Amino acid sequence: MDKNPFNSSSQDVEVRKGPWTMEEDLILINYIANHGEGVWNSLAKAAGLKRTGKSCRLRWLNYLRPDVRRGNITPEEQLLIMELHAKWGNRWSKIAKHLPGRTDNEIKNYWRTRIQKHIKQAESITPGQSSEVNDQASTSQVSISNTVDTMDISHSAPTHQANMDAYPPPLPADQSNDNYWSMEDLWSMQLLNGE
DNA sequence: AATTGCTGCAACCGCGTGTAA
DNA sequence: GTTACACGCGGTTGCAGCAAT
Repeated sequence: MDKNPFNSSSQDVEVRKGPWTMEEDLILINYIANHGEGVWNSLAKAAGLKRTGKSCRLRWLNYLRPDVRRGNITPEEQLLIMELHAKWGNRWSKIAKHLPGRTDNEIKNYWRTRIQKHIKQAESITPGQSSEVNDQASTSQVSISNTVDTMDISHSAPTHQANMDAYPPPLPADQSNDNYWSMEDLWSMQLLNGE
């Protein structure tokens, strides 16, 4: 019952997995700049990438797209995420649509690593406010106001950082990860390559 | 200075849905 | 009406970097 065409259709072509290389990124950016996005598995083949279409799509949407904003979720964005999560639950893509430049993957990661932690902490301080940490919207709704209070994000005064490691100090884009290069770099390289 | 544990993030996987043949 | 393909979503995992000991 594997409906995944990426596995079956490609005939013994080795498929690369794991972190993307700079060359692969450039190929993908260049190809999409010239041909547009979509039909990802044929795109992957046509571009000469040994990646699944799925992988290409993910890389493009979550990292390479020129309008992707990276790092530093603002307190406003955080509040919005919490409100929307309370409304819709784990509908990350839906939530992401209300946060321009943010990807569902980023929001999902952010929620799981930061906000959920604080909900747990808040609950351990005030047990019984909500029965358990639950991804479902219903539960979140119960605890959201309490959590927002605890996290002190409703007032975006600088003091909030003191009790909120969910809002880490900003890292310059080009130093947040040595494995990566700034999108400006990539796009300028693409321009050089392109025409 | 070395080791261990923790955190955050990129990427993969499986599944559901939409659509064209 | 059925089947196969393509896409998108949400959950999970692996690993690099950082902090604590």
